[in-house]
Amino acid sequence: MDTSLQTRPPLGCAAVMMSVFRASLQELQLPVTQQREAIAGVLFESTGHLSADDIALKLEERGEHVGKATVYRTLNLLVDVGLATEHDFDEGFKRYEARIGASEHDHLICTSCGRVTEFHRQALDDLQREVADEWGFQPLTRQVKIYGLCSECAASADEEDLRRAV
Amino acid sequence: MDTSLQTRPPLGCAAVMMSVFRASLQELQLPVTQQREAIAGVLFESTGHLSADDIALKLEERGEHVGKATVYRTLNLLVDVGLATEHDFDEGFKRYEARIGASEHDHLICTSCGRVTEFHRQALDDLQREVADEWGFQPLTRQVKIYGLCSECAASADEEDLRRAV
DNA sequence: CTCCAGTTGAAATCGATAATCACTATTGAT
DNA sequence: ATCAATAGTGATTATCGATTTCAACTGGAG
Repeated sequence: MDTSLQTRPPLGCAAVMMSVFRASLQELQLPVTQQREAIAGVLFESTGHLSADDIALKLEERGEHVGKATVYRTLNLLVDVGLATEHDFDEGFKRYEARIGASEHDHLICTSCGRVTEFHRQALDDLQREVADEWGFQPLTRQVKIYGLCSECAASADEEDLRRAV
Repeated sequence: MDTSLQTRPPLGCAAVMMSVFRASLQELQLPVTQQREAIAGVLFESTGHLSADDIALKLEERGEHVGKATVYRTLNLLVDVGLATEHDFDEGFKRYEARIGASEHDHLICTSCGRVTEFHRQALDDLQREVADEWGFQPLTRQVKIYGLCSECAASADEEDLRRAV
């Protein structure tokens, strides 16, 4: 029997979020179905930015088939209850990410290779607050995306310039 | 004859942008077609955020029919040469806006009524520079969107809360 | 256990945007 | 001004992510 309560975190983050999700559903008087749990599970156990397809695929891999429509419906639900964040990195489809607490982070997006880098700046949070106050605006979420060339792509672009300039 | 060069700006902003557009096309060895001029004209003479449909409609209104495909193609072209900015306010379609110089501005988006308010903060420009430098990232554009309730919608939401709390 | 409101999923649909392709317009040279 | 080469145009079709439909199914309260 494992009694090492000290050395192991009491509950995985995913498990905590899952119970919050179940509570949210109950509060809204919505059934806790196995599909909803499966989809939320995949999202909560992943760290990256997943598309609806990614999630459907991961479910398929672990042998739990869930219809696309349900994936989309549940993702919208998760966003609505505040447990997931929706991202649009200009790929033509949305990506989703578990939203842990209120920790907002923002993104650098490489327009050449598509790489997405996350960053966080307290100053941005403060600025958001400041701007919102000025307009009497009540902020819920934000999306800060800086498009450009990542260090690698910028480097190879420079190389090409050199080659061209010969 | 109008010789009041002092009291009237020499060229409207739209006209200036149009000549820049023509120059850009020539530089790229692309024909300056009347459709491209018409589309750019509509965009440059408008202040708001226009969808492809808005533009097609405005062209229709002024009697110049242009095919949808051409509208989309030309908008992409305008974005590519840096004379237009693309926006996605989560409506399921893109909006476009003339890009005057390098003046970036950002947006507050009401999730209730959809109203879009523009704002500008020097501090944001500085922050962008700072974050980009830290990651060796070469920024091209950015999009800062703060979602929430505008003052009006926040007010009516408060009212409802009051009514409910009776 | 039973019922029923709410959910599910396959398929149909939708809506924005991109690709096709026959025809037309622009451009630079003559 | 005319011409050929080149690229653009637009009606239509295709694409693709996302939503809706609807008959069958299921969670959970009683």
